[in-house]
Amino acid sequence: MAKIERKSIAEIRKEEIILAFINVVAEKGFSKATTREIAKAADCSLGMLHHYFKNKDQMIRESMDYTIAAYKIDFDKMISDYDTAEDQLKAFINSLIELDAFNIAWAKIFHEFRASTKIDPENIIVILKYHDQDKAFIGNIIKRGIESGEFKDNIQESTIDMILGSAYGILSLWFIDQNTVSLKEMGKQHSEMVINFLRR
Amino acid sequence: MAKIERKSIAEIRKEEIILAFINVVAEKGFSKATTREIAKAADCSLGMLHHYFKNKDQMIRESMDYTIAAYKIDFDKMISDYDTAEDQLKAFINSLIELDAFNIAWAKIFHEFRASTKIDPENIIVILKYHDQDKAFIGNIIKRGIESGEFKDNIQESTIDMILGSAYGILSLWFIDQNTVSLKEMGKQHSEMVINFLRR
Amino acid sequence: MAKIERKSIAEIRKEEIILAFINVVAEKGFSKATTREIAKAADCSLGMLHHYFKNKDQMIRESMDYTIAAYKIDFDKMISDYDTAEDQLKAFINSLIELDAFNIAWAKIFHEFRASTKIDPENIIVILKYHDQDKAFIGNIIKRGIESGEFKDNIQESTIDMILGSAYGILSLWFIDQNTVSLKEMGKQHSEMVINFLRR
Amino acid sequence: MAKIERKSIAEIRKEEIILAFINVVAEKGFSKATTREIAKAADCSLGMLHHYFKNKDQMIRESMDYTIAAYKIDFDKMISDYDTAEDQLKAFINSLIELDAFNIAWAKIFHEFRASTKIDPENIIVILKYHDQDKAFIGNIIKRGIESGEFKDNIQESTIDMILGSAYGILSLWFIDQNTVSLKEMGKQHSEMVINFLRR
DNA sequence: TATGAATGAGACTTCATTCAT
DNA sequence: GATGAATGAAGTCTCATTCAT
Repeated sequence: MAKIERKSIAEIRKEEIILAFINVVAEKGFSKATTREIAKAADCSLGMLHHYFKNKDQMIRESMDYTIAAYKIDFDKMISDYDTAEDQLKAFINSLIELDAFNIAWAKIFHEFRASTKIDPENIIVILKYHDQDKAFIGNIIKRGIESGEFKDNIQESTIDMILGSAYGILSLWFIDQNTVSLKEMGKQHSEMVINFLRR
Repeated sequence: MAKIERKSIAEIRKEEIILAFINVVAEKGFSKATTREIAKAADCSLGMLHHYFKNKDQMIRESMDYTIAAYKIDFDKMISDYDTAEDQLKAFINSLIELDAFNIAWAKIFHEFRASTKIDPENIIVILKYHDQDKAFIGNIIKRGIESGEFKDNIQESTIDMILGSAYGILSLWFIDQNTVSLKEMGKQHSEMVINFLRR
Repeated sequence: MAKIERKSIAEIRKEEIILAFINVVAEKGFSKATTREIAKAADCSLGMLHHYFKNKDQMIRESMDYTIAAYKIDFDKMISDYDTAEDQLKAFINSLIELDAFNIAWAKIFHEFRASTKIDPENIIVILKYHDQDKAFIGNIIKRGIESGEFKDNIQESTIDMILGSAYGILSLWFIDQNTVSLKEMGKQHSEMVINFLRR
Repeated sequence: MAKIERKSIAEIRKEEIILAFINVVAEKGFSKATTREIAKAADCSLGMLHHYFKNKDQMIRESMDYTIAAYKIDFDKMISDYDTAEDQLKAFINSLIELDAFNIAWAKIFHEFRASTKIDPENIIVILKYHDQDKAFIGNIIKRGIESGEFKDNIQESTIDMILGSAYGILSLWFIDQNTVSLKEMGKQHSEMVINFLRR
């Protein structure tokens, strides 16, 4: 979607609706993201929604796809600022955790979505695609770290899953309990712990 | 669960309904856990549910309380089998991860519940109570570990949050992607990583 | 019911339930007078209610009958204190209006009942019986007033209806708007107005 | 009712539903005025009702407001036909009482509504607004009567309440007992009684 | 293309009534 | 006689989806 330079009106409309959906989910949560609310946020009619999306599930899926695509770019850009695998990994984990306004929306939508109780097989595929992207990212950093000698060389595939899951988890914990828990502190320690674990 | 020796019929019925609710949530997810479905699972009428529970929210909360109470016992029992803080912590993390049939239902209901977007302030209190229980548990183990000299003595409060969050996270990851990801492997590495981080 | 000196247990139970019903209606209004609430107020089981009363409607009817019978006595007693028709009529209207704690319950139950939206033909019969009692009462006073020369002699049957209706009305007005409206003042003026109208 | 020249479809539909509600209440009483029944009377779906009204209570309130607004016009028109305060007051009381088919629905809905035990504070406000309108109306007539010398000059505020309450009351009596009681006769005598009371 | 009125399935909840114990 | 667990019909309300305009 983001690859095509010249967008048709239809694509623009779809994008508007998708952004509206993301905003509603981020602000009010998944359960409040009714078609009415989304249409209102997108400043369009209910009929428009169904004109561009077969049904709500399809809209959800495309919203996920859109978000994944949008973030792929950011990640790649981010990595270029750091030299060592250690710093790159830290930066990645921090990117999950040092949330600015936009990141919060992004993180929350994934949190809500992953947690969504309406997950049907089709939707799960999209989530897994997102996971795969993050895994590939971590995987690449680790690979480079092994090659450069920063990390130990017996790191398993499942370690990536573990790192990713644990990072998601501290984020989820914070979403539920923002009063007691410090995301920044947790993030800092998590990075340290992970690096500690990977280092030779 | 086994606290009260002689249970009244009302208590038995409530327990039946709670177990039915837990099973429905575990099997079909939160959004499918309609009152109708729960009544069906509990093999009773719709009216019955409201005979024992003021409304669905109260039923949810009591189900959470029930589960929390049930697991408190298991945790306490579990700890007594191990001597070192390290082993105790490993055992605790494993208890989150080496899921048997009952544990899966338990873990999933918490996962779904934590994730539920319909969470109202009352419900969050219940979740936080559960978090607090887990935090206190980890905190005690760490305290003993520091006292015995197993763990370094500059461990912060937020470390507990981080450990708990990361443990929840790998579980959540597995719930979404049970095919690709090995819970056992992740758990093993997570334990190792955490212990590594705490050790002097 | 009140005529029989020695009451059976069944009659006592019925009376208890009826009084409970009256109290619930008076305190919480007709719509809150559920069978559960009544059983609770009567300190008996739900089953008891239906053991003594075929259904709720029958219970309502018998409660009305009970109240009518109970009040017949009070009215007759009241009249004996006054000599002139004018004073008797004033006293009657005041009895509707100078409400003590018990009268409020009584008045409110009739107000609620007359106003009840569930009026079926059977229930209306009971209300009309109550109206007839009041009409007969007013009629007798007027008759004596005509005979004694206090009142003009061309008073029609419908005048009685009009007096009764207007008295009910100011009571109903007060039930709705107790803050702005003075029942005492209205009652005083109403009496005066009626007497004025009847006097030769 | 005829205030707005060009009505939107939404306004027309709302009006249709309101009229359907009024008719159902008038014909079958408040308790039978279920959303299903109203939808049936308005020849629309259940969902439609909630498309135009947030909930049933709002529908009730708007129906009251509608009726109040509709009648305000009639009252103002009516007054212009009479010169003396006496005739105006008689005309007003008659307007409550000489019921044609439409008036019956109107009067009954007020009777039912005033009587409704489900009255919440919001609803009471609407009723009191209606009462205030009638009180202001009577008050103005009386004021003119005093100024013109027709009425005595020591008439109190509470007299208005009393007149209004008594007028409502004879109407309520008739609603319950339409067979025995003559509304016309009662109304005639009530007017006479009231005028008698106010005259110098 | 665009709208939003309209639908209907299904959610939660209440309550009079029944019936096994 | 007495209980209250259990029922099921009916009520209000929500929401994704459709369709005439």
